[in-house]
Amino acid sequence: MLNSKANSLIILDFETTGLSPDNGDRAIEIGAVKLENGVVTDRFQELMYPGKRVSSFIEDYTGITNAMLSTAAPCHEVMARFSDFIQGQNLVAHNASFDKRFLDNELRRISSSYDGQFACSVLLSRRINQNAPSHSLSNLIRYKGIPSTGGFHRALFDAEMTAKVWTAMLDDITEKTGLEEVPFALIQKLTKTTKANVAKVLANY
DNA sequence: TGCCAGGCCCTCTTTAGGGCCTT
Repeated sequence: MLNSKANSLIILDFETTGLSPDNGDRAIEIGAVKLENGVVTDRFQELMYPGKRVSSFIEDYTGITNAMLSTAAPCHEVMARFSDFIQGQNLVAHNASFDKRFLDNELRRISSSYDGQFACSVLLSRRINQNAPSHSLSNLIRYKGIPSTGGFHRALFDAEMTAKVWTAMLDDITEKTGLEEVPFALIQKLTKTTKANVAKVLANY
């Protein structure tokens, strides 16, 4: 039975060899935090060996080098552990369509799946933070005045930062609706409506 | 050899194009 609350779920982030699993790109790192009633209660972070060398662009972008990956467990081992970690939980990622493609691809390779639904923090931010100049993760952290020390583009760090942006948006929704608990279904509804309709959705929920 | 993502969202739109967001 999935938890129906938007503050009790898994927030995840992949680092990968590139942008498209359809073009042969693979995951090289997974990071995730488990949120329970708005509090991080568990974490998951592992590098994984994708079976090929990563480009110098990816080494520079993520700080994850071929030397680091050469001693990492293969994708199928790490993803089997991660599959266990996410069972029975709804999922959030920043630009979820990207992470969902890689999650689906890696789990399909090990004949595994998951039972949660995905929500996207970029889509929610476009509705909730309509005045934000940008909805990239680093810009939202700055826009919300959230302290951050450390480097973006590592999986666990980005998952932790996404969790902070996520809970800040839930706080905004709580303030606007008076709801004590924001339902996951309301998030899904918000991300599917137009920006102009957000106030009406919040008022009528 | 040459090519190379995909979904969302806005607008000078819908018989389309381009920017954003993720690595």
